[in-house]
Amino acid sequence: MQHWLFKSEPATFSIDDLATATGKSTCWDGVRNYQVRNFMRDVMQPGDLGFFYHSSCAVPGITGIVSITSNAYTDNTQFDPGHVHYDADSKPESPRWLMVDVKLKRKLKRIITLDELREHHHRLKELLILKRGNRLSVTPLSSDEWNYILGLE
DNA sequence: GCCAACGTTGGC
DNA sequence: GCCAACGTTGGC
Repeated sequence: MQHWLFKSEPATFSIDDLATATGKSTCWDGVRNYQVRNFMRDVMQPGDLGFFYHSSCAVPGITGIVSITSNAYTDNTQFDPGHVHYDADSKPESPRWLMVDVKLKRKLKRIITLDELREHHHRLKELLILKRGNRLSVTPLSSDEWNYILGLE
């Protein structure tokens, strides 16, 4: 089983939006980055777990745990000219962009902030979210990193 | 295939 | 709002 970190801007979609759909899956649409698409297509599997991370906000950090509930499948927003994630170059016969479904497993008891993760740099120095300039909206992390971060809760 | 320009991300 | 970092685009 793989572990992941999903970034989301809470002003657009927050942990509480995810919590509203308790028991139901939410499709993670809008990925328009090839590396992230390939993660979803080639590596991610139903049953994998992910941290839910708030970015571009007052207190960036990890706020919850999600489980992946589907394989990668076509993200139809790419074909919708009125959608912000419309991609005119993607053809229905060979869709360029995929998405997966995720479901909230639980909110963390408290937010594990970006500042706090940085304080544990010695143990988490390979964590992609901490690396300068990292912009991927979904990143993998090791089981060791996962367990260590959960231990901070 | 190179690389400058551009758009986006995200912490601050 | 600023700006550094990075992916993508497009001219050559």
